[in-house]
Amino acid sequence: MNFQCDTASRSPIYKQLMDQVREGVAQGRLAPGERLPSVRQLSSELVVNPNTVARAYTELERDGVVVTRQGVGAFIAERQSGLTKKARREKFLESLDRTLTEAVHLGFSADEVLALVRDRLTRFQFSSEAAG
Amino acid sequence: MNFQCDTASRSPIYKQLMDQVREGVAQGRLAPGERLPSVRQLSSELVVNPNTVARAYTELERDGVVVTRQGVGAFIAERQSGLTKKARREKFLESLDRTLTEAVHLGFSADEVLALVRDRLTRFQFSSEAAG
Amino acid sequence: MNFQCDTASRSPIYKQLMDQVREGVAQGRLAPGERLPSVRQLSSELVVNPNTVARAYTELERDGVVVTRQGVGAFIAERQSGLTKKARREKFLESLDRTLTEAVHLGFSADEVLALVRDRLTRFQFSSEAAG
Amino acid sequence: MNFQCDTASRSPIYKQLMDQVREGVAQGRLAPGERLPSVRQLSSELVVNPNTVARAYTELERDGVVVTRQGVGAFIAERQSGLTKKARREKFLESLDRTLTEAVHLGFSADEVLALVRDRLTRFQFSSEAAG
DNA sequence: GTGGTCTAGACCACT
DNA sequence: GTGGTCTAGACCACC
Repeated sequence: MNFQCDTASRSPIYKQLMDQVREGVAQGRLAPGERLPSVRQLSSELVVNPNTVARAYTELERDGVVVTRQGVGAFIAERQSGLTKKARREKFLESLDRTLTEAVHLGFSADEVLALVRDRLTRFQFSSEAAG
Repeated sequence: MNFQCDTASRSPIYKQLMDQVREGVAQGRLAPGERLPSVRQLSSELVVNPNTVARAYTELERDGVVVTRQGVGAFIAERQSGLTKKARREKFLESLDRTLTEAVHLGFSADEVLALVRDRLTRFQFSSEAAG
Repeated sequence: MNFQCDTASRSPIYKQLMDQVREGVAQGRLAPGERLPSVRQLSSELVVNPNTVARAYTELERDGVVVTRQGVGAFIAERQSGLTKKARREKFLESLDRTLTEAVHLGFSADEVLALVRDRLTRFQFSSEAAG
Repeated sequence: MNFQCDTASRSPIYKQLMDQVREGVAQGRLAPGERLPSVRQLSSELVVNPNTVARAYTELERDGVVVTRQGVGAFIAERQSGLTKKARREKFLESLDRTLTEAVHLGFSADEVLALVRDRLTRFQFSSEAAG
């Protein structure tokens, strides 16, 4: 997978990287067990400090998205959320409401939103069983 | 409308206020032309620095959500997005993809997401004509 | 509360600080809403880098133990664990088994262990209702 | 006894092995005098570097849990702690406090903790005479 | 070679 | 004043 970062963005670089990994996983472009580029390699490629890349990997590991093996490298984890149904639902609705608010302000109609959601859904690797 | 702010949130207070105004507009709880509370009043009500409220209003005006009339007060603007079709679509998809990414990581199925979107859509005041 | 750190320990400094905060909370020596020393103050007091203290606070916030308010300071959070019963139980048993293993190797009898647990329990602020 | 290691764990492999030996001894699954698998055999079985297994054995010997006889193999040592009463007590309480701190943060009540300790105690082979 | 930690010091965002 | 981010560069632990 190809990583990139925009130093002009107000979103911190380590977060940009985290978001790219998360999205890659959600869309199936990064598979569980797959190896991420090494900290040193990616940092020199993106011309950012190694600490910045390391921070992204560390926080992704805390979130359960990545697993690092000392002296070996960083890998995409097999995923399992330890959150309760309620916490999961709340987190998702908060994000969804933010997106719907934006949709209204951008002037979309409800039908357009629904069509775009349906279309976009197909790009993501959803689990087949319900969770909460 | 009732404003509130959570000093424990990692989101800065001025942004929380902006989000509430935006969501209020999107859900029809704040109508175009409606007057917002004065900076002084709201700041004393929420026990925050007046500068913080002023900043929220200023940035909302910059975004075209609010218009302030000198010496009179701040009002909800008529809805109008100066963006092109393509820019609107891109902005929305970026937000949508973020939400779908989160949904996958939280373990939701595609059907669940679609059901929640349908349910949630009814709370927002979408325009009836297509835009993007 | 008094913080300290041992640079000779193999446990990293930021983790030592995290452990002290956690224990302080668990024993009621740090109450929800209480303010922690500022990053700069504590770092100069302990003669460590400000980044090190900041990291401890940041990770405690991710764990829900601390809440930081931009430009104001860091505070002890009101606690609420989002974990499932099963995850909570597993986490606790892993820690407990480690402790019991150590007890055996140190030559304690089962009765001694039980007596020490009973005695020590009184120093901690347990919740009154069962959870997991 | 069956050894295993989890390359996804953040605990280094050599430590995982040490912990398994210690827990095996504490639970009576490994008896004093019992022979451990050879470095070569175990490393090929677990598909890890022989140095990693060797390091686990070396450190266990340093801790008095294992004795290696040159050219013969590694064996579980007779139990004996060279520590004073006070040092033993301190070491145990440090571990216990860590576990109780975690219990509080996980939301357990004191009664639940006591019940789990009682239940779990039965799995370990405690010495019958008091020591600390 | 890999990632993990720490220091020193700079600049920015928030209140 | 507060915390948040980033860089530069060092040293350590693990495999």
